[in-house]
Amino acid sequence: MKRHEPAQDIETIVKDQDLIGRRHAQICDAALKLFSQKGFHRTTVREIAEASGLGIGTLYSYIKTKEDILYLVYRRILKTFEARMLRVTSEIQDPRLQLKAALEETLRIYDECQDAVRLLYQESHALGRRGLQGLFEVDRTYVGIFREILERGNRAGRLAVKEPHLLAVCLLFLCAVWDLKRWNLQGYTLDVVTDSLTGLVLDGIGANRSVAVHPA
Amino acid sequence: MKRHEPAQDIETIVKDQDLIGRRHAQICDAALKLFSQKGFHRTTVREIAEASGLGIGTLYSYIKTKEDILYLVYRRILKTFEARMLRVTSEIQDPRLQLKAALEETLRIYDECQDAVRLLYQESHALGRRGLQGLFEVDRTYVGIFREILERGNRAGRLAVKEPHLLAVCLLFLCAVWDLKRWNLQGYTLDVVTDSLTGLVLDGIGANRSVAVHPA
DNA sequence: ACCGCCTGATCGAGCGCTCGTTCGGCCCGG
DNA sequence: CCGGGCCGAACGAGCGCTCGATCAGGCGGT
Repeated sequence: MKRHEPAQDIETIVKDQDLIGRRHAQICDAALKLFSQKGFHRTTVREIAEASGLGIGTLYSYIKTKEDILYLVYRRILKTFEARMLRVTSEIQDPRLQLKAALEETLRIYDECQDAVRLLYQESHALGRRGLQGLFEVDRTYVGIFREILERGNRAGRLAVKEPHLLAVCLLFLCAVWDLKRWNLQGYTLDVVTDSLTGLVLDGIGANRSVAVHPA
Repeated sequence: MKRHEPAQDIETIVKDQDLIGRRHAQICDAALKLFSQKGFHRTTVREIAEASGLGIGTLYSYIKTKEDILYLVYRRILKTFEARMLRVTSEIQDPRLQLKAALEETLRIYDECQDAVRLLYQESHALGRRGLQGLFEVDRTYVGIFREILERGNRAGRLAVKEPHLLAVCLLFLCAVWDLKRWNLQGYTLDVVTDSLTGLVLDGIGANRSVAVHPA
């Protein structure tokens, strides 16, 4: 009945909360590496235990099932992403520029953490209902960052977005193209993709337009 | 050394080509249903055999490994999608409208075949290198449909797309948001999403613009 | 200071089972 | 009776997870 974390936590045998935190971090680091390389199903619990420097039994003192490990990894990834986004967007005022910066940072994150993003999309169905709901909560606050940018832009009259939440989801998703369709994008650099996407989002597929629209 | 199919085919024990075709169709239908419900890993070969009305041994006369089944399913899905896209876009002239129609039809397909699309994105890593390359080929021609629309629009001066291939990949990918982020889009209807996406693509996040841009 | 005790973290051999794949026999048309 | 298609019992590798043994250190009584 402890209430440090809002999200539902994982049942453990070990009781020392601080120790749990450190061990979970160990496990996450090892598991992320392995999952990225071989996927969730092909990675055995034995391998995770070995890679994180724990015995199998010990590992199972900090989780209940293999699925728990995936959940831990996911939560860690999303928290990290969220933190980076907040850091970047908080320094900008102009909504259009803020949106641009958010897109650029998201793409930069997704470029650095391709494996994590691919994992997020490919293995999420391995989570049970409980795990998915936990993820959903974290994802909502993440999407919220984008939605707020759009809404602020609306209020300031600098944007005209009818469905801010829907569009926030779409934009965030669109950035993942760089990770999930990489095989189809060989030859393109991150810069080119970033330019194309921000251009698309801000101005659409431009043509039949005599005057430039962007303020910068 | 048969040459009916450009893509690499699957080794079989049975020799009658016509029979192989029919059985493969049976297997695909059954497997797609099961994979959609439970995912690739949780579906057993036994279940597929039963659902397709074949014995296990018989099933293995038409494939070499379980992975082959996934490959068969994927090829079937993509071929179907491709056919529907060609049928719709071939009747329209104006590039902007053609692009709009292509987006709408893609979203409609993705709405009807959510399970298939999710499968396509979530389980593709279960394929080996060989299978992925086969898929890649099919996907290229699929993306090609979109790219050609964009390129034709460029030539006609109705669009100004710097990177047609890149953008084609992005647009196609964007449509998948409706399937892959459904949990985040509860409450939205297909129509609303379609409007928002076509709006985004054609005009960007509109604001600071006095006149309407669309011709229709 | 020493000892005995107890709690709680650690460990990995092994259990029980699932699942992909094989193989030897069966059926039936020609 | 021969061969091509069909069948499913049997195999065995590999997996997640358990559980009894082990160890380290804190604590209290003498």
